[in-house]
Amino acid sequence: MKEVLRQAIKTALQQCYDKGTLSSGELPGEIQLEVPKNADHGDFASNLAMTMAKAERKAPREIAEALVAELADNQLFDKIEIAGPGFINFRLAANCWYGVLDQVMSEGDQYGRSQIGRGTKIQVEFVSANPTGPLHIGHGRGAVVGDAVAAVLQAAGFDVQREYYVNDAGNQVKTLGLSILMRLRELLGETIDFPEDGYQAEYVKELAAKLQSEKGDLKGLDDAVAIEICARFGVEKVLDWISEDLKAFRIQFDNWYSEKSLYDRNMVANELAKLKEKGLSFEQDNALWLRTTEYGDDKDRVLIKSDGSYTYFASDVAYHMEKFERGFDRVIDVWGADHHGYIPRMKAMLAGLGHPPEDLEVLLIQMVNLLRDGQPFTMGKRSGNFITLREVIDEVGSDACRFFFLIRRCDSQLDFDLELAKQQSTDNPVYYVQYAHARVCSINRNAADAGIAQPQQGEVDLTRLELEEELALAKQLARFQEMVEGAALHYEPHRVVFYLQDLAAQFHSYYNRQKVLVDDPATTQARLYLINCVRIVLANALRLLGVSTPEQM
RNA sequence: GCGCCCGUAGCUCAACUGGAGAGAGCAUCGGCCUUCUAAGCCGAGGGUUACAGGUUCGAGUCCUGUCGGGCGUGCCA
Repeated sequence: MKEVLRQAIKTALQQCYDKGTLSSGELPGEIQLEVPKNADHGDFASNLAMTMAKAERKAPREIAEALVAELADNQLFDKIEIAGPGFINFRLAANCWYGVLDQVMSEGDQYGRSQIGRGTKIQVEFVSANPTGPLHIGHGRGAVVGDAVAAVLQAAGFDVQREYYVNDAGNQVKTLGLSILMRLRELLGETIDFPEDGYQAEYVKELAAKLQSEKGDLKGLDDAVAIEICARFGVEKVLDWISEDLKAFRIQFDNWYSEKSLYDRNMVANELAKLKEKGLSFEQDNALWLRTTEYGDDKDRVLIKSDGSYTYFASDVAYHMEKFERGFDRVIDVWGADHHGYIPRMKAMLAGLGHPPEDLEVLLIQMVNLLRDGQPFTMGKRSGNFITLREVIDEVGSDACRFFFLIRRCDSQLDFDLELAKQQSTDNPVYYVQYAHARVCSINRNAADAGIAQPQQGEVDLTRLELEEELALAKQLARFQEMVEGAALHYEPHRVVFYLQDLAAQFHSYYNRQKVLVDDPATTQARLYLINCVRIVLANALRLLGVSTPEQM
């Protein structure tokens, strides 16, 4: 719709130049159009005349008048006004909006998709929680945001892969193994000295018991061997839990990428060798460093420690280098905000390899403060005092939980009060939106019971939709695609949530004011057509968020 | 100390690329169910956008500084 309007304005501009009513002869690079907050200002507004004022050496209103003179006869418009300092306000003819309804109806669940992504290969890596314990609430937020970002990108025509990076190498896995082994020995009646930095939570005992029944007592083995067995066993079981939790959250990954496999395939050494070849790393104090200061980092970073072992950063570097070698044009990492200090070194690494900084986008998910009855919960795997994501999903429900995580932009902190979430579950905003969907379905059922056929495209007299609020609904539907594009390009899935709330509010208001199934059959058909377009868009938007679309509530 | 994020109504948050009286929900108060689902609708009150400067036709949005909150600043992962 905007594009059609832009084209009309461009044509009018050219006519102005041809006639000499405007003189600068420059077509502006982009014609800015916005949907005004105030409906009195029309369907679209442009500041064009104001931005052209300098080049034209004329007052904005004068420019606007010249332009409007050329546009006045266009069938597209119902009304064009010049307002304020020089805004041009366009009100489109009702016909334009009826066309939107036909588009929604014929595209159905595809409505809102676009191709602005042009098939760009993009990977979204998210969750990637260490496989040393169950997911907690903070992972849940990252999981939902990552999944929704991937969904809007797909809808906008990007070629998206969802990946989970499994940190199954390194000290934390060894610690898990040791913790399990200690609990196993405890089960066998030995007195143990549980390591201070071990994982103290109950699930470790659970893992130890499970291991005992599946693998035996592990007696007579070297500690190192026993720890390795425990570690592998623990990682495997914990990953099972994690994937079950994610399944309960309706999140599916295209790929689970093992850190250990990087080492097994010698990838870390290989990628580091490439860095050395390019002169990006150097040796000092018996360690190998990456020269990240060259590209904006505060200090250089160690890749190989003086004892010969790799840092976590080393495998991360190798992992990200390999991502681009796999052919992704762009890579998105969803991280907890406490890792923000890593961004400069990662970007520096990529810059050294010749990637522009926007090839890697890091979405920082701010902390979730878990509360119960207003009292903060201290979280920590080692303290053993935490609530798992699974418990929250079971308590609050997947739909409400997902919606709650997406309701605000990810760079601000989120208070999640369990009691509040439960208490408010009946007037949680997610139900408000789902209710709108269910209401349309309910009207459809009533129509069917009354023997009223569903309207068919092309056979409906849409001019029966003459109320301002009916046109307003169609206008809201028309904005859907652009909203999805914005959410994708800015990685802001919360825009979908706000859009849904607006659309649902408009629908509920309409529902309370007007009856759909009225005596006049033509009006009934037109209104059924309209509300089913609303239903389609509600469903498409909810699907992007991974929230269900109930037909009955 | 330095770096990153944040500061908008009593509370929790929106505000597309800098655009026109800064908008929702919750809470408070007042209305609407013999009529398609009241998990809904209609209305009222509530603001110096933390503060001080700057940039310009125009700033919640951009720049500088101050204050406040959070996080980070390992040859940990």
